This record gives sequence, C-alpha cells and structure tokens, in this order.
Amino acid sequence: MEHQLKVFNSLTRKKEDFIPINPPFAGMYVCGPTVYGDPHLGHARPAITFDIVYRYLLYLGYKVRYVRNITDVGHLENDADQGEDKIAQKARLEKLEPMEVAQFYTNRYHKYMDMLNVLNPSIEPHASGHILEQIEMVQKILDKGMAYESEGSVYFDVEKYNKSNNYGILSGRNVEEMIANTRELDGQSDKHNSFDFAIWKKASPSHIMRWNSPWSEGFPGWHLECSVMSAKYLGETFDIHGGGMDLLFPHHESEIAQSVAANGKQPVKYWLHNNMITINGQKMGKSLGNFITLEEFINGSHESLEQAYSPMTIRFFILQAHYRGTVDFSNSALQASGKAYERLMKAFARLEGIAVGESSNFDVAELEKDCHAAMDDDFNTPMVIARLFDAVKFINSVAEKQISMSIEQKTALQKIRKNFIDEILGIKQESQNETAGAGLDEELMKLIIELRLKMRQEKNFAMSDFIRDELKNTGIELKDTKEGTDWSKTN
RNA sequence: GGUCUCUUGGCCGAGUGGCUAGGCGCCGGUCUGCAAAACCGCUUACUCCGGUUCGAAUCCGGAAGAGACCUCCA
Repeated sequence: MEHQLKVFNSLTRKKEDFIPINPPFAGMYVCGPTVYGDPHLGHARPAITFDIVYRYLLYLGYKVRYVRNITDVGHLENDADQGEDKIAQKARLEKLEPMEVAQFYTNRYHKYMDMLNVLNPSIEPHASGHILEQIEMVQKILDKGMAYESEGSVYFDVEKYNKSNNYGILSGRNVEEMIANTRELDGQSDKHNSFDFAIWKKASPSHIMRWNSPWSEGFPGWHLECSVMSAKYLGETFDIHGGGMDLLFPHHESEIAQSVAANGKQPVKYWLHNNMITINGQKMGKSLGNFITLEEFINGSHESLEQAYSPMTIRFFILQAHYRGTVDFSNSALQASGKAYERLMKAFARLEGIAVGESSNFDVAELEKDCHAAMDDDFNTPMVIARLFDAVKFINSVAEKQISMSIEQKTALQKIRKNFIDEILGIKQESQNETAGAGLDEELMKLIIELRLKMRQEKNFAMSDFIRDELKNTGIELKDTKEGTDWSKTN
C-alpha cells in the first residue's frame, strides 16, 4: 500500500503507523449510544469521527469489521435519585416496557445517524443481548482473583490488579496517588476501595431490568459490555477502539483492566479518542440550558439557535475541525460552515458541465497527493477541505471563462470529488427542492418565472419586483442569473 | 488540589523551525433595470516573559487564562 496511515494512539500519546494485526482485516470497536434519550450533538461527534475512520480504512482497501454497541442496560441517574436505571425510570414514567424505551431511542438514533450520512456499523450488538457472556467474564475475573463479591455485587479489585499490572496505563492515573487522595466519606460502601468498580451489580427493588446470576439478581457493570462484545466479535486483541475523550477514564481504563485480568493481554492496539463539543464555549448539559438534540438542530426549534441547520452543515462543520480538538458550536460558526458547504458542493456540481479545452496551470495530481497525505496524517479532514477549496477556486475560474481546463484535469477533479467528498468525507448534496422536484410546483414556478420575464422585457419593473417580493414572503426566493431565473425555497 | 489538554488575524479553524492553510465576515470589483445570488480580488495572525538558534508562532523554561476528567453511574 502506498499509504502509511498514522493514528494518534491515546495509549502511547504518540502518532503511530497504523499496522493492523491481521491485514487485510481491520477491527474497530466504538462506544455507541446509551439509548435512554433523544440523540444530541454529543452523539454526532464520535459517530462522525469514527465514520471517517471507518470510511478511510475501507477506502484504503482494508476489510473492516466495525462494531458499535447499543447500551441498553443498567444506567443510574446521576441526579440524587439513586438506584434507578435510566431506562427503567423512563419506562416507568412513560408506562412502557424498558425494551420499548430502548428500541424507541435506538430507532431515533439510527434515523439521525442516517441523516448525518453516518454509515451503519458491521455489527451493532446490544448489551442486553450479551448478559450470559458478561456473567462468564465476571466469573473469569473472579477465578483469577481480581475481583471480590460483596452484598450480591461483584467489584473489580483495582489495588490488587495494579500490583501485577498498571491501572492507569491509558489515563495516566496513579493508583498509589488515588489511594492517598481517597478519603472514606461514609462507611456505607460495600467496596474495598472507592475506585473499585462494579462488574456485577445487585438490583435494587425498584430496578426493572434484572437478570439472574450466581451472585444476585442484577445487571452487569457498565464497563463490562464493551470488553465482552469487542472480544466476542473482534477477538481478545483487536486494532482500534474509539470513543469520546470523556470515556477515557474510568470507562476505557477499566475496560483494559478487565480484559487484561480475564484474558491476560492488552485488548486494543490503537486507542483513538475524539475531543468534546462545546456550545457557545460551554459544555453541553441539561442543567446549563444548552442541551440541544439533533432534531432541534435540524429544525431550528431550540431557543439558542438563530436558524435551522441541515445535517450536512453539521457534518461539514464537525469535519472542519480536527477530531482531537474541541469544537465550539455557535451560530456564526455554523452559518459560516453552511455557506462554505454550499460553495463546495456548487462548484463540484458545476464541474460536470464545464467544457474542456487547454490545460491551465493547476496541479490536480498534487492536490490529490495533499489530500491523501492529510488523511494519512491522523485523519486531518480540515486540511483535506482546505485543499478542496483550492479546487473550488480553479473550477469557478474556469466556469467564469477566465481560464480553461483540460480533459485530464476535469477527469482528475471528478475522481477527487468521488473519492474525497463522496466516499471519504461522506458529504452529500442536499437538494433544496427535494419536495418540489417534480409535479405541480415546478410547472407553476416555470409559468410565474416566464410571466415575470415578459414584464421585465417590457420594463415593467414595478410588477416584476412585486412578484419577486411576494414570492419571497411565501418562502420562495428568485435569483436572476445569466442563464435565466432560478428559484429555491428559503426554508 | 491531582492528571491531562489547549491559548493563532473581526469570527471559526489548520499547520510547519525559515516557503504568507482554508472557510465565514469586512472592503474593492465583475455581473444586473434594481436587488439578491454567484464569481474574482483583497484582508500577513499566532496570550505574555525569558532561553536555545543565523532564524521560532513552531523547540525549552516560567507566568497568566480557558477547558476536560477526577463521588455514584452510564
């Protein structure tokens, strides 16, 4: 392969050559959504980030198995109401089966991922469908002496594990310091240490979702599902594990510990983490009043939004920043991205109709090389987009008949469009007249535009402007161009 | 407080020890009956203070500011 993909490995904190364990196969596991609420911006970022990783690995010719889980088990509210499962609580409030709640939000998640042009994973396992495997893993860890049972729950013994291994290998945390900094606030805990984590949790009476196990009726600990399902579908050691930076500790750290304790080997070769999003410089949170669902984003209904933003605008915006940096959602930034997105798509659409002629001084091969180099360098999508705009400028200059383009240049640009815009970045055209493409609307608009053209030719500008203004009031915008008059719906 | 990350032009946001990313906005222009749109051109920044270097926004040290994670749980 002519490419050498480099990825930033959180485990080593360095960019490393990506060399899969069993080429041409590549295995990737990404932490998916907890399906107890509507999908929001916080879901979009990791989904799009690892969609890019998936797409690029496919583009490079790897046979990729992409596993992204659905977490539908065991979520306690982080508010004061202890001991109730998030899904169970929702179910009780809405008088539904817990699985109905999980299914509803899973469907919602899929719908919005589809709108964002996020490809489906190869396997989408549910935590609830792998309870047996999780019980087996708990037993395995118990057998190795790295966990203890207490009051029907089973806890991972971090201190013991750390004697022979390194708990903190991923997050840089130091167990000795954690012990030193820990103060027992109350004696109620059935854990040996505050940083021990549950791998099996006994269900409280109000907890609806529960399964039988050798220890109690309960549910598996949070970290366990990812360890179990990744091992089941990708093997005990696999290539890439992705997720948001917020999951680095304790989730991923604990995943490593469990897997090493159970299987005696590091589960993951490359850990990739996307950075977080902020909204107007603040972390998104329900308590901060800036919690925006994808539905609200796309229809513009949230009060902090000045307008609706299309799914492709959101995707383009996210791709304009590197995945390891934070990205701040603000109206002005999104509006800028929306315009940039349209300019990019318009130019490449224009390319199709361009008449070829003499070659101009524009190196398409170098542009392509730069785009590849940017992707190879830890998925630098902002750089790819920047270079694509150089092509935009070239295409527009040719379209404006300032310079010309050869057939070779045109073909090469078409290839870049297909490879980079369509396949790798996954940016697609959102047609504005989708609902009006056929039928009565189109016919009527044609007639109105023709009438207005006649008036303009007769210099009856008062009437032609009246038509334009009135249409604008009803949400249809007319634009006079050299080729004639275009129309589009404004929202 | 601990661990880590970040600080780039009006805004967003890449990047490299010397070769002015890119987008949006502004301004100028082309086009147009006008407007809008579209297109072209323009806009030389790197928190502060030291140091290394022929040369640093880029490396090192310090300061200031911002953010994330650090009880339970997912």
